[in-house]
Amino acid sequence: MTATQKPTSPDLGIKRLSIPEAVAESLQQRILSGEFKEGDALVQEALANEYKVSRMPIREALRQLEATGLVAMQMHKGAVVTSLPLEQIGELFDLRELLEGELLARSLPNMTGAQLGESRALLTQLEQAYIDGAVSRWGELNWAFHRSLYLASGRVQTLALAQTVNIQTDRYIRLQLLLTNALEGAEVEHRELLRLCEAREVKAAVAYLKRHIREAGANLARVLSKARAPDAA
Amino acid sequence: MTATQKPTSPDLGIKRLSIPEAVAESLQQRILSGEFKEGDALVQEALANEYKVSRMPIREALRQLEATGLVAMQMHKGAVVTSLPLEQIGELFDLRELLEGELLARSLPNMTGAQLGESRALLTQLEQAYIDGAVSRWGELNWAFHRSLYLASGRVQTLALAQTVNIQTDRYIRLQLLLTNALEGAEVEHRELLRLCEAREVKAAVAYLKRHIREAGANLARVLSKARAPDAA
DNA sequence: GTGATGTAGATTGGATACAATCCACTGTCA
DNA sequence: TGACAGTGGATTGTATCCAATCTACATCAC
Repeated sequence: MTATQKPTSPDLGIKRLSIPEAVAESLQQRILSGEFKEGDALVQEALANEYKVSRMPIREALRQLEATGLVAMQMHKGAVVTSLPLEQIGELFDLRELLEGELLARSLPNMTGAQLGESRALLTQLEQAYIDGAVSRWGELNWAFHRSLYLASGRVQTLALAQTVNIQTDRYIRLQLLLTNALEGAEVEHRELLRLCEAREVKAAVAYLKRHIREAGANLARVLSKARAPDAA
Repeated sequence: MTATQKPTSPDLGIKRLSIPEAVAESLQQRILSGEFKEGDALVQEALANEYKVSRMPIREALRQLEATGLVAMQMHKGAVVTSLPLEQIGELFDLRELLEGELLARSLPNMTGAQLGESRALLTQLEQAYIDGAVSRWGELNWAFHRSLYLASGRVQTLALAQTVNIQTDRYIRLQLLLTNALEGAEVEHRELLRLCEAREVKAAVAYLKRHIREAGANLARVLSKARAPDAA
C-alpha cells in the first residue's frame, strides 16, 4: 500500500518484447530504411500475413507508431506513412538543436572517461558504416553516437523526446544519403565534436553541436527542396 | 447492448473519433483528475465493462496512453498509471521552459489582436475556474491559455511536444492544487504575462514565461517532496 | 515452523468470426 | 455522352473465443 518502489522484478536488463512491440520496431526500421515511403498505405491484413500473426498485434503496433508520428491512422481508411512538409522537417532540426544542446550541456560535465571511450568506439563504427555505404546502419549509429554523449545527463524525459525527434529526422537523412550519396561535412564534424567533448570544452562543444545540427538541417532542406520540386513530373 | 449507438450524424469538420480514441481521452482525463492515482492498475476487463465495449478497444487506448507516458504496460501484467520520480517531474518543467519559451518567442511577433483577445478570454475563464475551485477544468484551461499564446508560431511539432509534456505535468499541478489549495502567484503571473504579450514586449514576455514555469516547478517540487516524504507513516 | 512446490483462479495476449464502412465499378437514365 | 445511384469487393472496427502467463493460496517435505 505504501511505497511500491520494489515491484518484485528480479529479471534484469533483457526485456522480452511482445509481438506488437516487435512488429512496431520492425515496421519502424522499414519505414526509416525507405522500404515504406511517405504516403504508402500500411494494410493490416497484408502485414498480418507477412508477419504470420493476426491483425490484432499489427493494429497495436500501428497505434504505437502513430504516437511517434511515423504513421497516421484514419477511421476506416487505414494507416499511411506520414509525410512531413518541408517546413516541419526544418522544425524538427530546430527541436533537435534545442533538446540536444541542452542534453550535452548537462551531460558533458558528468561524463566519465569510459563513457567518452564508448562514444569514440561508436564514432569509429559510424565512420566505418559511412565508408561501407551501409545507409541503414549509419542511421542507427548516428543516433547511438549522439545519444552516448547525452547519457550522463540523467535526463530521461528529455532524452526520450530527443530520440523521438531523431527517429523522425532519420528518415530524411537517409533519403539525403541515397540522393546525394554524401553528407557534406557531417563526418568531419562528428570527429571535431568528440574532440571538444574530450577536451571538456563544454560551451564550445554545445555550440559546435548546435551548429552541426543546424547545418545538417540546412543541407537536408536544400536537397529535399530540389528533390520534391519536380515531383509533378 | 446497443445502448451507445452513435446517431449517424453526417457532421462535417467535427472529427469523429473511434472508440479507442474516445476511451483514451476519457482515461486520460480520469488519470489527470486523480481518479486513477499513480500506481493504480488499469484492468482491461473492468474498463471494458464500464465503457460497455470489448477489451479490444481498451487495449488500443492503453497503448495510446502508454505512448504519452501516462501509463506503463508490462507483458502479461497489465497497465498501471505511471509514477514519476521527483527529479523527472522537475525535468518536465525544464522541458516546458525550453519548449514554451521557444514557442512564445516565435509566436508573439505573429499574433494578431484577435488572437490576443482569445487568450484574454481564456484567461478570464481560467481565473473563474480557479475561484470556483474547479480543479479539473483549471487544468484544461491552463494549457488552453498557454497554447493560445503559442499558436501563431506555426510550429506544429514543437507544439505537439509541448502539449505532451504539459499533460504530464498537469497531473501534479492538480495534485498541488488539492494539497495546498493554492497556486502561489500563478494567477497573478498569468495576468502579467498576458500584459507583456499585449505590449508586444517579446523578450520580456519570454523571460517572464520561463520564470513563471520555473517557479511553478519549484513550488510543486516543494509541495511534492513534503507530501511524498512521510509516506512511511 | 519455514520453505519449496504445485495447482487453481484471474488476467492478459493472440486468433478467429462477424459487422460496419469505404471505394471503385457498372449499369441506367436523362 | 455524361452524371448518378446502386452494388459488390476489399478493408477496417469490434466482439468473442481460446491459449499463455502470472499470482495467490494451499499442501507437503524437512
